[in-house]
Amino acid sequence: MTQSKTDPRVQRTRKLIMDAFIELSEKKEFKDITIKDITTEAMINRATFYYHFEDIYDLLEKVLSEVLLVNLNYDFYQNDELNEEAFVSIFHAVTNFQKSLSVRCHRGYEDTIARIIREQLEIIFYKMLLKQHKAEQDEALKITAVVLSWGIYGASVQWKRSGQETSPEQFIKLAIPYIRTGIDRA
Amino acid sequence: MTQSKTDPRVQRTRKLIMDAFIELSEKKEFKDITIKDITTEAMINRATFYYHFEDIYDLLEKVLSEVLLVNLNYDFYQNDELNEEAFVSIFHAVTNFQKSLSVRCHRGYEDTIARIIREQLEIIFYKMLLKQHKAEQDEALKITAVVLSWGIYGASVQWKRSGQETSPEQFIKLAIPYIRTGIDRA
DNA sequence: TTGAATGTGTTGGATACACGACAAATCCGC
DNA sequence: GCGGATTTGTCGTGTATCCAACACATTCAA
Repeated sequence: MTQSKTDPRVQRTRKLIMDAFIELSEKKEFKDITIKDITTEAMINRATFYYHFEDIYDLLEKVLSEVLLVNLNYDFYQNDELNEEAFVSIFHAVTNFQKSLSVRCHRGYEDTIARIIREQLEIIFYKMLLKQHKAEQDEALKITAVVLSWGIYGASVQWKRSGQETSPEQFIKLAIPYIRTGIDRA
Repeated sequence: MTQSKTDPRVQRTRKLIMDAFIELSEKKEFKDITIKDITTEAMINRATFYYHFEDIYDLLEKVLSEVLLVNLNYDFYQNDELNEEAFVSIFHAVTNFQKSLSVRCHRGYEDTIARIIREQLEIIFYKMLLKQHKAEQDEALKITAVVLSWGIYGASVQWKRSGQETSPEQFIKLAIPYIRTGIDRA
């Protein structure tokens, strides 16, 4: 909306850095990746890295957010309304994202990843809710977004624990009717 | 050798521009490619283009030179000596280069292409000769390089005219003994 | 022929990036 | 533990790139 388009140089450089990080993640564990590795791979100066990111954890966070958003098909949800179909589809995207992560070893950063997933989900849910309810009850919508984001994330953890024999869609659909009754007015 | 390494920014930008040009060459004819097309495809500002190239003809020239050098396997010849094997191999590289060009339509620029090929060949022949003859007769070596570069180019034109039924190697090898006797001392 | 649209080439000022240097932190063999 | 080597963050300065604006050339439909 009001976002003045960012300098193409920073778009390019951010992409170079993130791609380099993803590339390296497929060869080494996170803890073995140095900033020097990244800047060398990205063909940019080390000082430039610090111009865009605070440190390597900041980079991790932004890369994960972005990858998750791609999985979530951000543009789609931004214009759509929140219903059961969207809810199921988002759950599917989250499980996909987590599967892709386990390939690139990020051992020891499960908490960080969990937080990122929840934060992004919260933003998306909030935007979708806003679109339907016209900000008449802003605080209520925010709380709803929080509840849904934590709930979805919890479900994805449970799905991983379950051994993933059922599909994500079926898995979450099992619960939906009970969630409904669980919050229905008496 | 003495070349102070160039700023990585210019390496990146030159590559972006050249790649964009090659990409566009595969879709349009040269005459239909605008500088705006190139800068858009390369994701750089139009002013930046003029920082690196005089105009689109300058770009054409530099792209062709570079592609030809890759075909010539520059690093290899730079360290090797000039003998019959190298001579044949260079001829092969030139015919290869011309075949790849006819795919990307550069109609109307045959003269430019011819000049570029000759200039690059001249440089390479001269360097190889220098390596063997220690610059004892600089002027003689320069003239030799000119003769060989024009000769090779002429042969490649003749090869194209001939219908290319014989392989480039066989084609040039047919002539080599006669060239030798043609310049043998009486 | 005219005029609107698009492309060319150039300029000045703002900003992102490269580079070298630096102190501090961390790693690692001995 | 110690000491050298590597990595981390930061800074000042020079330079490559961006951007908006400009005059001019070319194209092309009315």
